[in-house]
Amino acid sequence: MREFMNITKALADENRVRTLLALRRGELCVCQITELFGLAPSTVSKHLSILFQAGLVESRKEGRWIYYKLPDRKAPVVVREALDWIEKSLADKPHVLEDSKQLKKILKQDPADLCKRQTKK
Amino acid sequence: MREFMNITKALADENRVRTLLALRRGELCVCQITELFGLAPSTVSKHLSILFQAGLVESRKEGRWIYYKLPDRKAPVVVREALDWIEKSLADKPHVLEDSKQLKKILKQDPADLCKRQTKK
DNA sequence: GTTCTATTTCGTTGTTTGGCGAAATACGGA
DNA sequence: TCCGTATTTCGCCAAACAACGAAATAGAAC
Repeated sequence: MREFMNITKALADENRVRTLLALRRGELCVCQITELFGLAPSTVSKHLSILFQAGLVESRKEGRWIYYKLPDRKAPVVVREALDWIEKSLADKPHVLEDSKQLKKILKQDPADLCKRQTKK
Repeated sequence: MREFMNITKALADENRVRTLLALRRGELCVCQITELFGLAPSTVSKHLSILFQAGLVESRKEGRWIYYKLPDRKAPVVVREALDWIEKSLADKPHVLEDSKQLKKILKQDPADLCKRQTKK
């Protein structure tokens, strides 16, 4: 029950749901997600930590960068079904398509530049 | 997106999730749910209103009583899948089994008596 | 109509949550 | 080692939320 409620609480915020959808294409580092939503890096980090606690994302460290991605097939059924439900329910929604479009632009840029700009602000 | 977030926010409270599970067996009136959780009637009413707004329950008025139940097959896919996900993830959890047991006892009592006791307090 | 009574609405209160910026941490490169 | 930088942690504030009790509403029974 606790595990399940961790998931539902994690899904109760729109930015976190959008993050999960953004990760469908593959892993992203914090600054790329930050760029996508226009939030402060610390805020995004907090969101990712909540998703991580719920088991909805995994992370991988590479040098100074930390990459987040959706969990692989070994993830608990409850998590996989939650992600399937999100995908199926939202994949074709305008807001989500807009995010995908925006994400494509972000992926063309050098992550290092994104980060530098974010901390400067 | 809005519709989806209404659902996830509705599911982000444990008492509301327990309510949906309690309704699996069939419809219940407000005072029966109130009895099950030991909350104030006004609190339960608020929870039910949030579930209703999200499309996760339907209601039926019969005299002074209002019965709530899970939506029928005509409900949107997003709602049906949410309910399936809850059922599948939680049906065998101790907390939920305990609720079922408690609910059986409540169903043996006269709803009118339940209600009267609740308002007296 | 008046009186019960089941439920909802309203106003208040304490807690949780999402957001930010500043400081701390962790790591690579000079 | 020291500096720059990607991310997290911390402390704060405002908004959202769950809970309650009191008052309002709606319907039955008299």
